[in-house]
This record gives sequence, structure tokens and C-alpha cells, in this order.
Amino acid sequence: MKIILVDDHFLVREGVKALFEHEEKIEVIGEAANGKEALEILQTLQPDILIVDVRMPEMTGNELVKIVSEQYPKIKTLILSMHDAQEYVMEAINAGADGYMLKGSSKPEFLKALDTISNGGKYFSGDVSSILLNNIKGNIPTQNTDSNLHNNFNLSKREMQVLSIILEGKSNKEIAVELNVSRRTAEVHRYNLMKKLKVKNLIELSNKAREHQLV
Amino acid sequence: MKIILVDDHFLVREGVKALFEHEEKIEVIGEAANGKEALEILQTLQPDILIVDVRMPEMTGNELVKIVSEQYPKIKTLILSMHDAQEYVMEAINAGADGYMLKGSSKPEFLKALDTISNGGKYFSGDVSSILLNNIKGNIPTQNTDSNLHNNFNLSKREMQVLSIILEGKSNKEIAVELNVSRRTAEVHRYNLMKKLKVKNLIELSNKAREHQLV
DNA sequence: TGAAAATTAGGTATAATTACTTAATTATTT
DNA sequence: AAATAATTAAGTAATTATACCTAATTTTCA
Repeated sequence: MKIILVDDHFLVREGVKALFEHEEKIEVIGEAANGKEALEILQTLQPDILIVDVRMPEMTGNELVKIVSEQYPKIKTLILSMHDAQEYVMEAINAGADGYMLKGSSKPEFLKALDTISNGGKYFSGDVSSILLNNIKGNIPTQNTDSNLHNNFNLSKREMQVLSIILEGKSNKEIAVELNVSRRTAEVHRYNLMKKLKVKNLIELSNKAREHQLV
Repeated sequence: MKIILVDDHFLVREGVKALFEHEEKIEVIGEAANGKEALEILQTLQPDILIVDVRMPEMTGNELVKIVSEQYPKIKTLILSMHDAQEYVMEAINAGADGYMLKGSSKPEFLKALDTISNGGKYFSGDVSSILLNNIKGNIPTQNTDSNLHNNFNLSKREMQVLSIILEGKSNKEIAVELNVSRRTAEVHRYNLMKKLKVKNLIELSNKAREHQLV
């Protein structure tokens, strides 16, 4: 299995190489620090698989994957990401990536992914399965029943409502108007929300809500 | 984590128990050889997770999962299967299963699955990702490429820096410390950033930055 | 070398949020 | 019907952010 690594961080490339060091079936035949460089060395080297970081300057991993999968359909592509964010995963799918792994994935899972991919399969880490699930056709379940995700922070109905308005970027005053309650009430809900989600600012709130697909 | 195993093969149950033997966080509190038995012991024992074989006489694992997820929404369910067959996987999803593992999955992946599920998440083994992929809804809008990507907001280097710190959830005061400047300077950067990106609050800032992959 | 940006930071005022506490009124379960 | 949880909202202080303006230094590029 001939592999080219594409990641703007030297250390990450080294890490991946170290991971494959004692695997005789796997050989890293080239490295690139960005999309342009990758496209250049692709023309001379002939890799089986391209391992690409999602987040890179100038050209994102997903953009690179799209180009490669269109121009060199025989080359398989595996996206490497630090985040299990919905948009990255869905973009990877749309770009035609053959796999999606988190940087925290274990070595065995990595090897399995490469094996699956090189045999023409797709391998998306189990860590992102919830995102895949949410985008499944005819997705009937996953709603109501307070068991799934929605409420493992014990948010009340009203709190969920307030949360979603907060995530629209509204202030307490605006929330108050929208829900027809006092500004103080909105404040309390926001305060309790932050406590329950164990976050200390809006950004963390936004991230946590997104992660846990609370809205 | 209290677990009940449901599988008609004694050996499989033993195998799973052996797998968890040295995991102190996991405790197998009951076993059943079929769906009916499982429903009976469910009433007295209170498991967190039910690990269920898909293929069982009389009642399939998916049928059992459906009943359990409707009647005991708090109990999580993990399907165990020998096959990565499309119909099993899709049925499991529709039945409301929280996870789907192959019998050949590694111990670390098993533990990760249980952990994810017990925290309210979903975990479908990477081995079945191709099935999930095949059933993904038609392309989600992935809009912006090139033109409105990256820095065409005319952000300066310093502003980009400040932006990324803001997106870590830090306050002006914290930014000031991190960059070794006055709090007022941090305020100015933040103010100019918001103006340049044409947003009026943190949430919009976060979304816009993410959309345009500014960080 | 000059002009144009960028970075720095102070002033002023207003608005908004955070971090609690207390407490009344509804709803919901048992 | 009683107990528990949810929703409402006021009070108090302190902190933080917004919305400008002005202006001194530095950097950068032509």
C-alpha cells in the first residue's frame, strides 16, 4: 500500500509515519504540506491512498479530495480530522472521500480503515456514526423519547427552547420578547443552561450544543 | 455501567463476559437467551445497556430493541451482529438501536462504543459505514467554495490571531494576557473584527468563521 | 524615504451578562 | 392530595462587551 501524507503540520506527518513504521504492507512514499504540493507530487508518484488533513491553509482537505477523486479516481482518499463536526463529515462525503478518521483513533482502527479502503470499501470511524445516522434517508426515529441525546443534560423543555434562541444569537432581552416573559426569566434560563451544560461562555455553549446535537 | 446480554448462544455470552472481565466500570448484571426472557428480567433488573444479538429464534434482536426503546427509553441498546448486511443495519436504525457492532470488532472499539452509548451518543462500527453511506440523503448544500472562503474580509494577521482566540471562548481580558497587550487593544481588535465580518454577536461570529473556514 | 496600513491604547457611555439568592406560581408525578 | 419539578421573576453586585472617537507608535510596501 503506497501512501502519500498531506498535512501542514510536520509533527502530524511524523506521527502517522511512526504509526505505520512496523507495518510492512504500508509504505509512505511521499509527503506534502498543502493541497498544491500534493497535486504536484501526485503526477510523479503513484500512490494507492492519500491521507489528508481536513484543515489546511489555502485549500482544505475536502477540496483536495474532490479534485483528486475526480481527476485520479483510482487513488483512494482518507480524510484525517481532529473534529467530528457535521459539516466536515458531510463535505467529505460529498467530495468523494473513501474514509474519515479522527486523529484520536486507535492504531488497529487505522489499519482496518486502510485495509477496507484499499479493497475498494469505505471506512468512516465509528466516532462519526451519529452524524451519518442523522443524515440517513427516511430517518424516522431519533426524535422525541427523552432518551436519545436531546436530554442527557437534563434540560427542561423551556430550557431547550431558550437554548435554540440563544444559538440564533439573540440576547436575553430578545429572548424575553420572543417568549413573552421577563428579561430576568430569560437570564435565569440562560444561567441554568450554562450550569447544566458545564460551559462558561457562549462559544463553548455553541460548540457543546452542536456536538451533542441538542438543537 | 450495568449490562444485560441477550444472545441464544451460551458461548457468545461467555465471550462477551470475558471481554469485560477486567473492566471495572462494566458489570454484566443479567443474561437472557431470547427476547421474551430479556423482557422478563428487564422488569426486575435495571440495566443501563442491553447488548443484543440480531439473530435469535422467535424474536429478532431488532424487534426486541424496538420494544425496549419504546417502553424503556432510558435503557440504551447495542446490536451485536455477525453480518454487516444492509437490512440488519437499517432495521437496527429504524428500531432505535443506539449502536451496532460486529462480532469481529476489537475490544477497544467495543469499549469505545459502550462509552459513547452510555453518554447518550450513537456508535455504529466503522465496518458498517459503507451501508450508512449508501443511505445518506442526497447531497446537503455545501455552498461556498473558493470565492467566499478564507480571508476576503481583509482581516489583518493580528485580527486573525484574535479571532482564533475569541473562538476558544476567551474574553478580552484573557486575550490581552495571551497576546501581552492592553485589554483595550483586545477590545479594539474584537470590535473591528465584528465590523469587518458584519456580525453583531459571538454566535454569528462563530458561525461565519466556521462557514468561511477562517480558523 | 514617505505614505498607507496596522497595532497599540486611552476616554466615555451604555448595554448586557454573570453569579448568586429568594420566592411565588404552575405543572407534573406519584 | 401531596410532593416534586418547572417556570416565572425580582434584587444586588460585579464583570464584560459594545460603540464610538482620538491618537501615538510601528510595520510594510512602493
